[in-house]
Formats: sequence, structure tokens, C-alpha cells
Amino acid sequence: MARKKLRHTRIRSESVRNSILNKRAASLFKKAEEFSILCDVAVAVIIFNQGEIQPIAYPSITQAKDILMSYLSFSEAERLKKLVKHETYLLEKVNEQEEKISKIEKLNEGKEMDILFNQLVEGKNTNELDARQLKGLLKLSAAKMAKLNERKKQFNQQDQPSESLYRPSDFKPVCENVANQTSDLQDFVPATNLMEDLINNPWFVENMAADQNEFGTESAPEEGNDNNAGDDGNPEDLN
Amino acid sequence: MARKKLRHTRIRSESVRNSILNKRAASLFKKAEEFSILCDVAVAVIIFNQGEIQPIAYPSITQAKDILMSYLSFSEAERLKKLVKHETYLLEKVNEQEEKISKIEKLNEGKEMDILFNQLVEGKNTNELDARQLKGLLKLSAAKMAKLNERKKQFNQQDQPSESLYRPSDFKPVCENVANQTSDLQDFVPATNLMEDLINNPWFVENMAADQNEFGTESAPEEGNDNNAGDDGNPEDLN
DNA sequence: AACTATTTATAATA
DNA sequence: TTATTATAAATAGTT
Repeated sequence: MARKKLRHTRIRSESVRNSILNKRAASLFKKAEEFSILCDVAVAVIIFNQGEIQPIAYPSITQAKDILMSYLSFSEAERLKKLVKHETYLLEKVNEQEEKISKIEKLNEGKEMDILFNQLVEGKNTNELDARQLKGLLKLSAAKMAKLNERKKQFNQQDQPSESLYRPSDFKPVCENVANQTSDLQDFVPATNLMEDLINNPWFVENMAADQNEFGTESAPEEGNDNNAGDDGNPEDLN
Repeated sequence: MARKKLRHTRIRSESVRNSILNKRAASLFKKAEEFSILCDVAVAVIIFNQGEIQPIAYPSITQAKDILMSYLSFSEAERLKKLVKHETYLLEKVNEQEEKISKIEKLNEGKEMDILFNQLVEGKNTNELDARQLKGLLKLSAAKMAKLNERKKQFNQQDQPSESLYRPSDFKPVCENVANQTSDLQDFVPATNLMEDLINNPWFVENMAADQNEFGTESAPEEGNDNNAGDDGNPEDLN
């Protein structure tokens, strides 16, 4: 600097300031260039003049950007990469879990229906059930019905004495231990007959048929576009 | 600058080069500071010495970063923020789902046990069950047992005719529609008696008792540190 | 923009 | 390393 000591404050005159700015910027860039060659370093200089959107930069805006990014983005970009990876991982996890939930819920519904069916067998009042439960239940009971009917047919075909129905030729005691431990084993009756009795139980049959007629008209009239009236109980008719 | 003309090539000696690097960097920063004050501009200088991860920067790494980010990385920084937010969202979702799964699975286990119990009542061979199923089943059956015993006690206390047991005073037909549609309604027997019959069924009682003795010694001997031998079937003894 | 009196920066040396 | 110093370079103020 010359003629006088350098100022430590902002230059008031805008024209002077701009003049100085250009000189000093050029000088700074020249020094930066010398520096980078002499010392074999990468140097980036960026100058933001307030009011102007575009900065002036050494070696160039693009190069300065790249140089800076190579550092700022080293840590940041690594973090970014990790984040993206993490995000991908999380998204996968979410999808996996959603599938898992879906499967479990399906399974759950099936099990619930099984329970409801058994509760019904145990005498639960069907008025306590909602439309969804009834629908699932009907599906299940139709399936069970079909199974039982088939079994009944087999029994009738064989036309054997009723004792052999409860103790078929391949019957084995449920627990060998029990067989050895209990003395009054011969007069027990396997619980298997409980279900079989159902198909000969008029209450069960009538109740099942009535439920199918009633369904969708009283418990849940809003979604009642089902036309199950006159349903013969064929499982194929239930979705 | 002094003594001789400046070189236009890289300094060979590493010690000299490093010495020069420090001087020149300081000088550059000094000029940058003067410049920014005099001309009221924002200046950022970043010097990357190859091999070193951390750069040297004016006004500071953080400030240089900020200055640059305000121009170069506006979009990038926004993207980063959004990613972080998204990640938080996903993490929350994952946690929610994990809780959901946990709840469903718990519920599921309970239902499964209910089903197993009913299957057992229907005559399923207990040898088909694994240790976990047996354990849950025992818990459930003990609870049901207790309920039934209590009920049985009530019945015995009341000492009423058996018809009133099956048709208590508050009994209502399961389906009004059925009552109106079926003529042979009066001779139906509610299925409620099926479960009640169990507690008088020697097979069921013996089988339950046998299961508890057998449990953990044959079906799953590897985790058999349970000592249920001589268990009286009291539900409090089951975990 | 060019000049120039100075100040600053700094390469080589101690 | 640090200090010295001769000298190149930068530059405020002037024209």
C-alpha cells in the first residue's frame, strides 16, 4: 500500500470502493494463483459483493464450487450417502413390516373366525357379532359344514355301528401316558364326537341357515349389497 | 517479491514449501480480511493441502462453509434437511409398526391358544403340539378349568333341575328371525352344554392332568427345567 | 487508466 | 524453526 497508511474501515465512496474492489480482487486472485503453483495446493477464493447475486471467484465459480464440495461435501456427502442408504434401509424395513403386519392380520382374522366359530358352538349369542365377524364366520362355517357333511356321508355309506364311529380302526389313545396312568380308561368318550354331534343338532343347522339369511340386512345394512337370500350353504358362494 | 524473481513452479523442498505455504496463507488471509473490511464484501478462502483432510480456511472453516453454502449449496442444504426430516418420519413409522406387530403377535398367541384349546376339545391329538403351544395351552386350559369349576360349584349350590341350567331365566333365543322361521324350536338344545359337559368328561380331565405331568419331559426335553410333576392344576402355578 | 511514492510481502540468508 | 533483510509486488492517492 502506498502514500498513506491503509484504512481499517469501509471505503465511503462507492466509485472508489468499486475501483479498489476490482484491484484487490485481481491481486488476491493473483496471489492465490502464485500460491497454488508454488505450494502445490488447491485454493478457492469466493467474494460476495452485497447486492450482487453472482459472486466472483477463483479459479472460477464452477471450480471453486467443486473444490469446496470436495471438502464440505466430503463430510456432508458422506453423511448424505449414509442418510440415503439409511433411508433406503428404513424404507425397506417399513415395507417388510407392512407385509408382515398384513400377513399377521390375515392370519389373525382367520384365527378370530375360528374362535368365533367355537364360541358360537359354545352358545354365544350371534347378536353380539358385527357384520365383519359374521361375514368371516359364515365363510368358515360353510367350510366346516362342507367338511362335516362329507364325513357324514362317509359314515352313512359305511353304515357301521355308532361305536366304531367314535373309535375308528386307526384310533389311538391321545396320550400313551394317560393310558398307562388311568385305570378307568375304557369308559371315556373322545371329545371328537362333540363336533360331529353338531351336524345332527337342529339348533346348530337352523342357526347357521338363519344367520345367512339375516346377514347384511340387520347387523350392517349400510354395506348390504350381498344377496345371500336362498343361499344353499355352498361354500363356493362365499368370498 | 524479494531478492529474486518469483518462481512459476512448485517448490521442491518440502520444508521450504511448507514454510512458504504458511507465510503465503497468512498473507492471503490478511489481504482477504483487509479486502472484506475496505470493500464491505464477504470473502471466503479455502486452501487444500494435498494429503491433509482438513483444509485451512478464511474466515474459518465453518464460516467459509456457511458463506459458500449460502450461494452454492442452497438447494443441497435444503435436500439434506428434507432427508433428515424424512428419516425421522421413517424411524417413527418403524417404531410404530414394531409396536403394532408386537401387539398383534401377542393377541395372536392368545387366539392361537384359544383355537388349540378348542381343537383339543374337538379331539386333536396332543402329540401334534410343540412345547410352546403346550405351554400356552396349559395356561389357557387352567384358566378355563378354574372358570368351569367355579360355575360347576354354583350349579351344585343351586341344586336346580338341569333344564334350567341350559335355559337360564335371562335366556333369549339366539336369533329372533330363527325363532320366527323355525317351527321345531322348542326341542333344540343350546350348544352351551358342550363345554360344560367337559368338566364331567373323564377323558378331558385326565388328558389335561396328563399333559401337565408330561409337559417339558417328552415333547421338549431340551428346555425342560419345569417341575410341574404333581401339579394340582391350580392356575396360579402356571406362568 | 497510468503514475508514483510508499507500504507490504516475501525469498534467501543467517 | 525464527529473525533479518534486500528487494519484488501491491496499491492509495494523484493525475
